[in-house]
Amino acid sequence: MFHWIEQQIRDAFAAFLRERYGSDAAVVVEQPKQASFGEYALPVAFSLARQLRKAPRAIAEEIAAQAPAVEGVSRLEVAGNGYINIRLNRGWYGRALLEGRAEQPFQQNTGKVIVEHTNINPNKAAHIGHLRNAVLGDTFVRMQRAAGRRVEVQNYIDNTGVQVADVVVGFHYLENKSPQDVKELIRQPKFDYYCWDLYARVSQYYSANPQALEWRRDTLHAIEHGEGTLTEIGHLVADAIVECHLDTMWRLGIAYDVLPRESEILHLKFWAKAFEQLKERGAIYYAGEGKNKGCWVMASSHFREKAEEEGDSADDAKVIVRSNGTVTYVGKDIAYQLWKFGLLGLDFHYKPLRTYPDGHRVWVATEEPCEEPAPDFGRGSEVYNVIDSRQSYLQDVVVAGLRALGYHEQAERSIHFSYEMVALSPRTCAILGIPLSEEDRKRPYVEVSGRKGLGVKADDLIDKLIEKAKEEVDSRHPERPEDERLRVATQIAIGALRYFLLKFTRNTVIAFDLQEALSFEGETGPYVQYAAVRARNILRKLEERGETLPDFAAVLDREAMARQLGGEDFWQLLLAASKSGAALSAALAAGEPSHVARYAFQLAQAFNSFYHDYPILAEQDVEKRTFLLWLAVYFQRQLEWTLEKVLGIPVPEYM
RNA sequence: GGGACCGUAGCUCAGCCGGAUAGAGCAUCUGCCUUCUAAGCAGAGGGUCGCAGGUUCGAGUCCUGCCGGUCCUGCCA
Repeated sequence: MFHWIEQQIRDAFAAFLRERYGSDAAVVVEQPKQASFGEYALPVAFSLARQLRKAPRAIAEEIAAQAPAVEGVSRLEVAGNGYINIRLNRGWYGRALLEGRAEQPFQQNTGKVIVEHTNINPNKAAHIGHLRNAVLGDTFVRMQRAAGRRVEVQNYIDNTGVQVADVVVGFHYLENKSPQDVKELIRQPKFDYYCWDLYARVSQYYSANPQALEWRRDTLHAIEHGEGTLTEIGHLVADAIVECHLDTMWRLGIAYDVLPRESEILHLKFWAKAFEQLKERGAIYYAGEGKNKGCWVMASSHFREKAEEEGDSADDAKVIVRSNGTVTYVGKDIAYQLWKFGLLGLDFHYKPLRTYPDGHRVWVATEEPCEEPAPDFGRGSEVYNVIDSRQSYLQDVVVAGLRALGYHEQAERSIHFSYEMVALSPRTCAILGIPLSEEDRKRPYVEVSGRKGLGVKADDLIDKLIEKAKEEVDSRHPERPEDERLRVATQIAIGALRYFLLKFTRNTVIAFDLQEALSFEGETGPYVQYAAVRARNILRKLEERGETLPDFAAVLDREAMARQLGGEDFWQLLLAASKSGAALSAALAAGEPSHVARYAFQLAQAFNSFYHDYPILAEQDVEKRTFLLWLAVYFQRQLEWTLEKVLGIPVPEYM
């Protein structure tokens, strides 16, 4: 609602200023620093002062006197040396919210948004860095959907890469295990943990015995060509680990629509098709000499802005096809990106992989068609790749590939949704028994290493959070049944984790601190959940007393609303609660899920303060009590919408 | 060498297109549970927004330079 009026003001003033002063500048609508100044502020007079050679204050007076009327606005005031402050009609506003008018000011966009996230190598358990990726991606998906957009979630599976090969090496060469042995292991719990350790052992073995790298080469070769024992183990491992990852992510409410796989990109000749296009349109060239002799490369001028002025240095070119004829990762990625936009002229076949408990289905890419008709995947109009910022160079090359092929529009709509890594605080390393050097101890954070098997596994962290939450729930509600307490504890753990990973902006390195993550006080998920639970408690208590909710619409007419909202307290509360749409819209524009998380926190703060100051059920005045109840209901709805629908944080039955 | 990002309270971080008195949480200290659950509320202390210039009515925010830190710059993925 707040957002909707802001748009009305912007449009109305833009039209007015164009007509009156011939000014085409976009109208800036701010929120005053001090609430007492009103709800919106326009600094337009300052920018006009120069053009008109008049004092800002005088211009502001002039505009305020002649400005167009906007529904819901009560008056304009000139303040400071030229601000125009705008006040809303409180009775009108409250009534509009009560009637649920214009709650969804979002534009429907017909195109499909593709968001690719998670993308974990299927060779070991997921760790905390992967969680940041998945939670960020999943929340961004929820944000888009909440704004009315159609979204397809992809999780790319690199099942033929080096990382899978290394685990296969471990099973075959180090442990002499047959495919049958591996199958047996897969049936055991925590197969992903087993592989985590095995992978670390293989990496260690390589550094002690470099000649063993030959095993890796052989394994990669075997997997790529698709026959034999090594290949069989590779498929068993990758498929089983993918299932583990899907389980882990589902614990946090994260689901996918389709899993495109590297093996199908190879076997269905996606790369061959892309290679033709790239050669044909001169996007890449064959290096006949120099350090990249014998390779197909992309000139640096395609992906580096300054390269053209400086003159292309052949050394900076990016190798796409190696001199031995094999394609690099980036090359495959270009083919995949083309497919996402429906530009490749090829498609995967699909089969259903699993149905989530909520009935949603995830499909996986296959080489052969299956009987069941699959939904129409790919052909997106906008593509977001949620990938670690360290890979920005490679992402730039992918986009450059599209551009070089002449797909400028799609290149513009290929967005690297980047984020910084999750590192560990030195204190947490100490707790986990990770040895640190003198230097590392002084740093604010230490990077984790999957190769060394160091880091925090996702499932371990979730388990730990549940355990901690369970202790709290047990001590508060010993009378409740065990399974119910466990469910509540799990919801709190999810809230704590998702919020923790979301409260930082994307380009902040998170120095993961166990103690901080396990905290349920202050700016945390449980704090926000608690506010929503408290709101619900009021309504439950009302029911317990045998009362029903009053007829809000009948009691709270515009005059009553105006009376109740006359004081600053209630007005500011209502205002804050009505800004969920504005918060979502700003977060989408900035591509920052953290903005929504912070809004949720502010909302919870406002509600907690309200909850403390005004005992609702004890209120004697009928109109006021009705109003307080309505405000509580409104808050509860806004909190739940923001938490559950947008942030993917469940609201427990009690806390 | 080239590119990207970062530097704001003791610590961890916000700060949207330049705007009015720079904000949270944690930690420290003071109060508040007979009330709709204290995972809470109210309050206090704590700042040269890395440094120096510039742009302008106005700069934490934009530009230039410097200092400090991180990452990327593979025929690894």
